[in-house]
Amino acid sequence: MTAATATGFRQVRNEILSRIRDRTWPLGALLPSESALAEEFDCARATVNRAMRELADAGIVERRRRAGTRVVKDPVRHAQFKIPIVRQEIERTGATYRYALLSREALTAPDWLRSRFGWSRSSKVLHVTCLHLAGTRPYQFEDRWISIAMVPKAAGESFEHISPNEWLVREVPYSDGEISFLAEQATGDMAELLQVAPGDAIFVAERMTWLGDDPVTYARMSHPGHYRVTTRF
Amino acid sequence: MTAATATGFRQVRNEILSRIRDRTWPLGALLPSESALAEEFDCARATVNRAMRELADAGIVERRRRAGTRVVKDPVRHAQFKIPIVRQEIERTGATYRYALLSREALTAPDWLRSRFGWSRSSKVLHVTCLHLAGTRPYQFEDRWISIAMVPKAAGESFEHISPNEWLVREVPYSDGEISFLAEQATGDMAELLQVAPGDAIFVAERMTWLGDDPVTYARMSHPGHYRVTTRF
DNA sequence: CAGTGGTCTAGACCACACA
DNA sequence: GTGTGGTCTAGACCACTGC
Repeated sequence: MTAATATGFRQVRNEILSRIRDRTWPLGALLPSESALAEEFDCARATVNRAMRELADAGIVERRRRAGTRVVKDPVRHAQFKIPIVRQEIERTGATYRYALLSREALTAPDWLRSRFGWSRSSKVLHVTCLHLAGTRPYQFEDRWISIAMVPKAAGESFEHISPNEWLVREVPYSDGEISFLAEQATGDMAELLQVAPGDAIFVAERMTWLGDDPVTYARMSHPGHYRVTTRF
Repeated sequence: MTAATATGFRQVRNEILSRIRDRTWPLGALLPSESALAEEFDCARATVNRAMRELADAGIVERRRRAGTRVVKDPVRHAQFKIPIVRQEIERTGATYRYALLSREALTAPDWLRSRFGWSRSSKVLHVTCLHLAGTRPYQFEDRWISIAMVPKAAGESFEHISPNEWLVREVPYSDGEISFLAEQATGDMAELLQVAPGDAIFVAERMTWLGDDPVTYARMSHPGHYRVTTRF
C-alpha cells in the first residue's frame, strides 16, 4: 500500500514480485502501466521497464503493447542451466581429467544423420567416439558427428589429445544449439565402456549445433545414471 | 571494419557476436570499452550496455568494473528451459489429461526429508502420490511432500480432483526452486505404475521449492525413459 | 586515483493492437 | 485514434577495482 520509496530496479522488481505472491495482483491480473508504477515508485519509467522486463524474461508476467502487462495465469517457470566443457566439469569436482580416443572415421553421412541435419544430399562427416574419465572412473561416453563442410579443419585434427567437445568449443565458439536430456538402458557395449551393469540406467544428453542455418555437429553424451543436471529457478 | 550504422541494441549485439565468432576478438580477448563502442557504432552508451549485458547473461562475455569486458575463455553456454504444469504439457501434445490420486497421508517428516528441508526438528508434512496420464498411458508418477507449516491450506485439500503439482502452482505461485534431472531403473512397483518393464530406464525430475528461506515442497516426478527435456541455447 | 561498468533520469519517438 | 510497451538518447552519478 505505502508508496515504497523503491528507487532501484531490483527493489521495484522485488516489490512487484511480492505483490504477485501475496495476491495483490492475482494470477491473470492486469498490472498498472509502466507510467503509473513509475509515478507510484517515484522513479523513471525506464526503471520500471527494466524490472518488468526481467519478470517477463523469467516467465512471471506477459507483456503486450496496448494490452498491458498481466500476471501469467498458468505459470511456466523458466530455469537456466550451464553447459560446461566436460573437462572443466570433471576438474571442478577435484578429480583428474583423462581422455581416451576410441575411434575416428571420415565417412558419408548415414541416412538418419542426413535427416537430422536437414541435408537433401548426403555429404562427408567425421565420426569420432571417445571416453571422458574422472580419474580412472568412466564419466561420459561421447559419440560425435561433425560436418566436414562446415568445419574443414576437423579433417586435419587427430583428436588423440583433445576431445571433439573441447576442440569444437574452441574452434567454433558460440554457435546456436539444441540440447535434450533422456534416460536409456545400457546396452552391453555401453555398459562395458561406462563400467556399469548391462541394463543399468544411462543419462543421455543429445546435442545439435548450427552456425546460422547450417548444421555443425551432432553428439550424444552418455553418463552413468547417477549423473545429474541441476539448476535453480 | 566499417563503422556499421548499427543503431539498435540487437544490431550492436549481433555485430559484437559476429566479431567474436570470426575471431576479430578471440577467446579471452579484451573488448573495447562501452564508450569506445558507442562511438564506433554511433549510438548511446546505454545501447551498447544493453547489448553487452545480454551477451554477459548468455555466458559469452564477462564484465568487470575497471577491468572491462572479455570474451569468456572457456565457454560455458547457458540454456534456458521451461518447467510446465504437467497437465498443460500433456494437453499440448493433443492428448487428454487424466489424473489419479494414489495416496494421501499427513505424517511427521522422515529423517531424509528433514535433512533435505534443513529442519533441525521434525515437523508435519503431507505426503501425496499420484499419477498423471496422457489418455490411458501413464505419463508421470508424482511423489510429493508438502510442508504443512508453510502451506497450511494443503491440509484441507483432498487432492482427489487436482494434482499437487497444479494446486501448488496456483496456491504458492512463483516460489524459488531447484530442479535436477537424473536417470534411474524402474523398480517393480514403479514399473507397474508407469506400465514399463521392471528395470527399464526412468527419467526423474527432482524438485525443491522455497519461499524465502523456508522449504515449501519436495517432489520426484518419474517419467518413462523415452521422455525428453529439450531446449535451445 | 582514474577508468570501467552499473544504474538512473527525463524526455522522446516509434510500433503495435485494440476500439 | 489512442494507449501501451519497446527502445534510444544524452547526460549524470555511483561502485568497484586495478594501477
